[in-house]
This record gives sequence, structure tokens and C-alpha cells, in this order.
Amino acid sequence: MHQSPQQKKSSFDRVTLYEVAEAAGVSHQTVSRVVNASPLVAERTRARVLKAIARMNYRPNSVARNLAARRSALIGVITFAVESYGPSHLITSLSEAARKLSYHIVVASAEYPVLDEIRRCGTELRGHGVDGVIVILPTSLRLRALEEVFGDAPVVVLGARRQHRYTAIEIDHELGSRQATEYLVTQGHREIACISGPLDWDCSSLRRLGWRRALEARKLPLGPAVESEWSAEAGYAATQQLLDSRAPFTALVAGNDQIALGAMEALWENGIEIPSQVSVIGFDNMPESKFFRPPLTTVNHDFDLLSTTSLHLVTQAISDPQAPRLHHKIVPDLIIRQSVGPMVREIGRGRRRAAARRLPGRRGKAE
Amino acid sequence: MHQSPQQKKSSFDRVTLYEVAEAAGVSHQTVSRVVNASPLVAERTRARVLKAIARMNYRPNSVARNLAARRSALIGVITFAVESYGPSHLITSLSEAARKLSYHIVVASAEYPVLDEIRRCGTELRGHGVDGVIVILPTSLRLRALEEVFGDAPVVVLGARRQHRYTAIEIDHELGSRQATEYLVTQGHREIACISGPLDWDCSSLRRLGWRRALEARKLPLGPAVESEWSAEAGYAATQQLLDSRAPFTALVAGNDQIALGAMEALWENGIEIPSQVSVIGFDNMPESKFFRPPLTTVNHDFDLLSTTSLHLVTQAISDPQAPRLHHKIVPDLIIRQSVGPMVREIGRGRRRAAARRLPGRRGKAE
DNA sequence: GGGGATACTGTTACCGCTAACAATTGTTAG
DNA sequence: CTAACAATTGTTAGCGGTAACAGTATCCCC
Repeated sequence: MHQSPQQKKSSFDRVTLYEVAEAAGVSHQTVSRVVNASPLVAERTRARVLKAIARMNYRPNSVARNLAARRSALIGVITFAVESYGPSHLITSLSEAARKLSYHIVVASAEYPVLDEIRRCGTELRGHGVDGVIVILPTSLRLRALEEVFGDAPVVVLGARRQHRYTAIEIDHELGSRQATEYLVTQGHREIACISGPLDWDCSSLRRLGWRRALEARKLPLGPAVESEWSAEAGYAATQQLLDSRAPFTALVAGNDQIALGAMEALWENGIEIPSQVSVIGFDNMPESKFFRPPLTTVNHDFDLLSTTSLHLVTQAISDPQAPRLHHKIVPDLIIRQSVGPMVREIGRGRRRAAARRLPGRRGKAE
Repeated sequence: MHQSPQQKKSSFDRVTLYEVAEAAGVSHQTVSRVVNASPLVAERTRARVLKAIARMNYRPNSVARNLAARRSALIGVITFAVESYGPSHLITSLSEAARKLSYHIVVASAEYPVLDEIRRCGTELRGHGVDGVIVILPTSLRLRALEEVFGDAPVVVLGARRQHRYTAIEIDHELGSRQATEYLVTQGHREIACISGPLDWDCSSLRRLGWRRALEARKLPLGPAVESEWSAEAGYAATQQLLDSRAPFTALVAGNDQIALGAMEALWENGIEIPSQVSVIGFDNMPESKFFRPPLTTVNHDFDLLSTTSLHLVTQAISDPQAPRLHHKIVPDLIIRQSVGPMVREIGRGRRRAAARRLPGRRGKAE
């Protein structure tokens, strides 16, 4: 047995239903019933067919099946900036969740969420006959593009800011950011800077909003704020820019963990200690951030919950297109580690200690 | 214009070739020709058909097309441990490369490269009618499973240790590791530890081999070696274990950057400074490692080259199944950063300085 | 003006499967 | 014994395309 794999047929010149049917001495439909576990087959027949299937190493051709049954067992995922931790982790998580529901994932991705790209992704996925689509949508601006491409198809939008025609799941970024900022405030910080991710991403602008609201609620002045790309590299540059601006701050809310990592490096290089001089908080809780120096305090998102939920919702929308389109919200939580410390000195930054006082860096009133 | 998207047909109840044909007053085949850019259509007819296509928002159903044409424009990717940086980055990179060749990627993944899982992945992909498969194979042990599942299909194996029936691309992990180790030696290190990834992964065992060979070539004793999972978490634990064993070392080759990150944290926590007391080298050059403290010296792999090459090879194998199956090797390079320093003290570790001398930690002879 | 390219366009048969319905056999009740 | 009904199994017609082949004009040339 298992003598020469060479003479075994390539799995790509497939055995068909008909050949199996002939071998088993039944009609092709009976084979189809066996394959699809229909109860309408006599036990003896089923056994005979199964034996033939095994012997001939038959595998159903899902392309043909999809065509006939008008389903593909494929779920499309549209995503952007796959390089950053959030999206890429989400994809693997979705892929895993899909497997459990015996679906597969086809990814269409683009660098930036611009209209044309969304259209392209949608068309591509449509072309593959996906049964439903999950859109990881970083911005609410492109909903029209979605509707144009997907119409009434089963679509779940992940990260959409507010309710609209598709089922949506949203992480409450603003809340997460507010919690993070408030935590800094309870640690005594009064000058809290913010390095956002790209502000045309909803999560970024919401996180910045949370930061602002938290400070306003405490009647604290807004610290300096800059925008950055999602990478550590960009976070480093943004922090440098922040330092160069000489605006004072003793704490920093970064757009994600990667930006936070870059920020910390920039701080260290400028002789600023973390957390004794500046505290840092990130977003995403990537597995590595626990091992940063110091371990990063960060806002955790339950990606697995997010992906299982969204998959459940698409499959549900697929099987019942009439189901109401709900809006779900996922609440993040703060993981406290050592990158945040109490504010001990009034102005926490080493080499700029003197300069800071003189700068017109404050806004609002600290009552 | 663009009044109510509601009344627009869902893109999922598709317009067919026949409806377009009728609308344009031609046969379905003519429409097919237009869609496939056949030169055998008169300019006027083509224009008329194109107008109908645009008006009706027709999109070809690729499932039907795939069935008829026996191709799917889908390439399957089998991969393992998607959580670690290498595989996950490779997937996004492949996905991008595929897009440029107007292919799409379907991923089938499993936690560990065991026989059953490989079989399952293969069957799943076959089921989706992929035209070819890229297997990111961390171990050579399962080639039989591949042959059983894929037969003579167009398969490219990425990371296979040596030539076999399929086209293979290999990163020369051993060379990379040797270079890394030799670099440590040139920096004066004599006691070089190794934290491998899981040793049933080829890349791990090859990296350990490279480390060993480099030391043997210099007639240096092998430092302590332990095995670890791919995560920072595991790297941390492994390093702790290494320290507990009290075997002396002044440098450390880690299985990947994440392990290195965990290792560095463990070292710091034990009061060991990097690089002045222990130097650390990682593998993969993930974008973050430049911002570790200290920035990590690491072995870089050109993932983009890897993915474009492998995609080229599959598509080539698809179009010409008779093409010879070659074996390609990709050479990594060492990125030098600050986590490695010259060995300054004979025994470089703080709290164990005295103990180390007395320990029977050496093997081999230092001639 | 007829024969034969040339340039299009249409017809017919699949691809491998599912869905709907028809046919067959066995069982039961009247 | 036979109608009525289950329980199985078979038949036929697509799904939406492509491929191969078969027309039908049109044009050119002798």
C-alpha cells in the first residue's frame, strides 16, 4: 500500500459525482444525497456509496456546488492598513472563527480607505461569489461606496461610527480613550499629550475625542496633540516633533501600541524617563506590549469577541436576509502596567525643564 | 441622480450574461467575448455591449466562469502559527503580490504542522478549487501528506529544507544564524546561548544548527540552549530558565524578534544590562524591533522577495505544469543595531558573576 | 459573377453540482 | 386485493459561464 504516489491521480483532475455514482451503481443524485448527509438514503445504499467515495478518493467540487446552490461558503473581508497590529490580528482571528463555522475567508485589502479602493475590493469579492462580507471600515465617510457595491447583500461593518443600513459592530474607542486619560488624571497628570493615528480613521478621531472629553470633564487644559501614521517609526517622529514644539506634558496617550513604542524610544533618547518623567498609554494590547520597557499600559480590545461576533452576524444575515440590522458596541478595558506612574514633579521632562515654563503651551483654565 | 440606493438591485442578485445579451441585442457569446476582450468583435458591437454592461451594472460571475473554464484565480496558502510575525506578515505580503497578478489568496491555517491538519487544509483548499497552492511548510516531515493531498498539482513549498517533488523556496536560516553567531564572536563573545523556537520547525532547528556550526568552526564551546514557543511570553520564560540554570553566557541568539523581546525583558528584570552584560540577536527584523530597548540586532528576511518569488513560481507552474521544479534559496542579512556590544568583562552577568565560574557549564574544548 | 478568404456572430454542448419533481417499490389499512 | 401512503431512488432542468464549431455577411480577386 501507498506504493507510488506518482500513479495516484492528481487531486486536481477530479473524480466527479457521476463516476462515483456509476461505481456504486446508483444515480448521481443519490451520491449527492450521501455527500450532503441527506436522511433520505437507505443505510445500505449509503454504506455502498461511502465505500465508493473512499475508494475513488472523491472530493466534491465546490465551485460547481457553489454555482448550483448559489452559495460559496466564502466570506469576504475588506480591510485597510494590514500592516498594523489591529487589522492583521483581526484577520487571523476572523479566519479562525470562520473555520469553526465551516466558512472561509477571502481578504481584499488596500492601503487606504479611499472610495476607488473600496469599490475595487467590493467588486473583487463579489467576483469570488462570497456569501457575505465583513468590512473593517476605519471611516464612516465611505458608506455610500459600500451601498453602491453591496446593495442589500449580507454585510457587517466593523468599526462603523453609527447606525446605518448594515449591521455594525463598533468598538467604543472614545470610551477607551476617556478611561485611559482619566486614569492618567487620577495619577496626578495635568498636562497630557496625545499622538493620534491618522485622523481620517474613525478610531483615531474618536480616541482623540475621548482624550479631549476626559480633560474637559476635569476642566483641564488640552495638552499638545499631533497626528501620526500607525507605525513605531511614525510614532517616534511624532514624539520628536512634540518635544521640539516644547509644549509641556507629563503624560502621553498614543494612537496604538506601535506608536507608543516609537514614542517611548524617542523619549528615552531625549533623556526622558518613563514613567517617572513622562507616562505613556497605548491602544490595542498587542502581545508584545507587555514586554516593552517599561511594560506598556494600554487599552485592550477583545479582538476574538469582535471577530466571532461579526462572523455570527454575517452568517445570520446570510441565512436570514430579513433579520433586523443591529448595532453592537464593544467596550474596551484598560490594562494597567508600568508605563504610567504618578506625576511626581511639576514639569516632568529633563532637558526641557526650564524652557517649558516659559512656553505658552497651555490652553483652557485649570480651576 | 443617486436618489435611493434601496431600489437599486442588490449586487448579489446578479445580472447574467444572457440578460445583457438580450438588452444589447446580441448573443450571449458575443457578450462573453466583449467581457474577455476578444479581438473578434466589431467595434460598434463592442461599444453597444459595453454600454449595456455599464447600464445594467453587470459583473461576471466568477464561480460560473471558474466552473466552465476550470480555473478559479484563487491561490491557496497553507500556513501555521499565524500569530507570530513571520507567517502573518508573509500572508499579507502574498496577498498583495497576488493582487498584482490578479489572483486572490485563500488561507487555510492550523496551529501546528501535524499531518491531519495539513490534510484538512489541503482538502479545504482543493474544495475551493484553487489553481495552485503555496505551502508555508515549517517542517520537512510532512511531505508525504502534501503529495497525498496535492499529487501533481501546482504547489510551491516555502521553507522546505531540501529539494523534492515540488518547487521549493528556502530561506537559508542556517546561514543567517551562522552570520549572527559569528558576528557575536567577532565582538569577543565566547559564551553564546541560544533560545530556539520550537525545534520541530525547520527554521528553528536550522537556526540552532547555524549557531552550533559557527561556534564549532571557531572551536568555541556551545553555550546553553533552550527551546521556546514563538512568543515574547515564552521567550521571557525560556530566558528565566536559562538564568536559573546558572550556565554562563554573555550573548544570546533568540529564535525570533518576539522571543528576543521577552528575553531582554527577563534579562533586565534580573539586573542584567543589554548589551553591556549580555548581547542579544533576534530573527525576522519585524518593524518594531528597531524600537526595542535597546534596538535589536536581528537577521532580516526579505519577505516581499519571498512572496513575489513564490507567487511567480506558482503561477508559472499553473500555466506550465511541465516546467521543471527548481529549488530556490534566499539569503538573509544581518541588521546591526545596539543590542549587541563587545564583550567587555570576562563573565558578563551581574548577580551571577561569582557563581558562573564554578558551574560545569562548558562543553567541547576551547583549544 | 463565382470561389474563397476574412471578419464577425450565433448555436450547441458541456463544466459538476443541486433542486424539483417523477417514478418505483414496499407497507398498511380498508 | 387494492388504494393510499411512505420510503427510496431516478430524471430532468438549470446555475452562468466557456469552448468549439457552425453560420452569415462582406470583400477581394481572377
